[in-house]
Formats: sequence, structure tokens, C-alpha cells
Amino acid sequence: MLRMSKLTDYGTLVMTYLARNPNGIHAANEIADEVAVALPTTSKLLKLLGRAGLVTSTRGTHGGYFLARPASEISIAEVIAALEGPIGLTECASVPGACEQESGCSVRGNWQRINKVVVGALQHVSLAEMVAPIFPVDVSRLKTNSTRREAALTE
Amino acid sequence: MLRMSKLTDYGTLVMTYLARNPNGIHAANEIADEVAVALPTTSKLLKLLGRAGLVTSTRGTHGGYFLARPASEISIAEVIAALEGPIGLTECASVPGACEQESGCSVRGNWQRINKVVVGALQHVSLAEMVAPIFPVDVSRLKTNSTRREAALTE
DNA sequence: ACTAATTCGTACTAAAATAGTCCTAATTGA
DNA sequence: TCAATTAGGACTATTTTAGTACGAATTAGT
Repeated sequence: MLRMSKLTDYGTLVMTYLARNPNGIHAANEIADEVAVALPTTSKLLKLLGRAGLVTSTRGTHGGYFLARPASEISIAEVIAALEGPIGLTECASVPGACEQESGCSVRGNWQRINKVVVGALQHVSLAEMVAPIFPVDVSRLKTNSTRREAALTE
Repeated sequence: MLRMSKLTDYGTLVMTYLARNPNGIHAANEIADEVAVALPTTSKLLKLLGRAGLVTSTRGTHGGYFLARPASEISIAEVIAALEGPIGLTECASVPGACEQESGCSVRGNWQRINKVVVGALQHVSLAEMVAPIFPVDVSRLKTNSTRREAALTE
């Protein structure tokens, strides 16, 4: 299904909440309430996001979290990477057998290219754009030299 | 990590093998050998690919599998969809709680747009291109109105 | 008609990844 | 010093995924 983990999904909710409320500091408790995710889980997410440098935290009474940078300067690619590690469709590393085969690693090379496209797409969407009711994306420009196939693959 | 399952990875190997050997019919046994994946697993993959109409099967002695269409007319998006189901980064369906929140479903809408871009990228790459040593893809055309961020997210 | 080869379908088991929880230590403000 | 809050890590349960096994159906050749 090529999906992100649930955690990452929650993570984007947390981030968009912070993006929508850029003023002041927000306790994990408050965020958990607003986003409707259990506190321990939210806490875990915030920790990871903090380590990645996407949110800044303050300890102590009246402590909490806020975005480390303006929402317009944080891409969802960064959010995903913070929570899931390096973005990649294939895990060349953990499938050593298949790689040795004459199956040909030209395939691998091409996967990496496809990856680049996907990461590119993710990189060019900021949190600020996620919060906005709609953001413009120019799909038609995505072009290779293959013929067009419009099957209902998304659902 | 946004990765495909191992099964799907194997699946693409199977498909590329068939694409590279378009002549004749190939028994599950042979394919399993060539691709270095256990026979039962390969068999399972071929069944799924068959149901999706990507490969054609023939039973009986000297039976086997071959591509249902020319490699140039099968996109990897189709292969992925056949093995993992509908391609989608988020599973709106299975996270009902978060959706009711004021967290705002503008986020969801935007995910769907991002999805479109990803699926588009996958749709425009054919099996034939995967087999070729390199296929050209025009990443620079992928454009939104956000600023450029070139962090090392891919690894 | 018989036999051997091969796919088809389903059910099942085992292993791994993921989600989520809990506890303790460290930090800060009042 | 006390209360609120994050930080870090260990742990458990759940879900997903990978892989196996087996019987039924189908075809080709003899």
C-alpha cells in the first residue's frame, strides 16, 4: 500500500497543529488533547520530532513545544524522515541475495530514480501548505517518455 | 520509511524477469530460481499478479506464466497496486478519531494531492523502462510554490 | 484413459515490525 | 523545596508480513 506508519500520520497531525498555532508554547498534554492521540504516544512523537530539530522543547513548569522553524520552512519530507528514518521504497540493504543475481541491478538504479521523484514531491510541500485549505501542485509536469496510463490505482 | 513490502519488491523482480524474457512461457520453478526467491513465495506472487491481469497463466504440463501485455504497457504503479492494494500514503479509513477533530481535514485533502503526485510518478514508469539500464525522468519539472529544500533526506 | 507436470486456491504458522504504555531521571519556574 | 513538565529507555501487546503446506483442478503426452 506504500503507506506511512500510523505514527507518522499522527506526527503530521501534531506538526500541523503546531503550525496552525504558532504563538506560544504548547504542552504535550494540550497537543495530545487537540490531536486526539493518547498522551504517551504524542509524547513519543514530540521527542522524535525534537531530536530531528523540527520542534523546540522547554522543560519545567509551563514548558512545552513549538516549531523550531516557520511552518513554511519545514517540508513534510522532513517530518516523515524524522519519524520513519530515510525515505526509500526499496530496502536494497536487507535483500542481499536478490541483488547478486543476474536479475540485474539496473532495476535498483531505476528504483533510486523513482525514489528521487517521490522524495522531491514530498520535499516541495511545506507544513504551511498542508495547513492551507488547498495547495497547488502541478502534476501534469511530471513526465517521462512512457505512454499514459490512467487506471484507477488510487482507489 | 515509506517502503514497499518485501513481497512487492520481489514482485517487481519477477515482473522484470518476465519483461527481460518475453519469449515463451516460464514455469514458477524457473522464475523462482532466476529471481532467487523461494518457490512458494514466487508462486504466491504470480497468483496475485495473475488475478490483477498483469501476467497470463497456463496450467498443465509445460504450463507457466508470461506477461499479459507488452512490458512497455505495464506501469510499476500497477505492479505495486496488484501486490499491495490501492496506493496511498495515509489510511484515512482506519483512523476515524483523528478525522473528526478540529485538526482539520484540509490536511487530508492535501495528502490526497501528494498521493496523486506519487502515484503519477509511479504510473509513468513502465516495466520496459525498469529493465533498461537507465530511464530518463524529469524531476526538475515537479514544482509547487514552496521554497527549495535540499536536505539529505534520501539517506 | 492414464499419468505426470503444473497451476490454483485456501488455510495455516512463524517471524518481524509497529504501536502503544510505563517508569524513572532531569529540568525549570514559582 | 515543590509541582509541572520533558527526556530517555525498557517493555508489552498487537498487527502485519513472510513463508509453508496441502488438496483440487487442468493440461499434455503416451
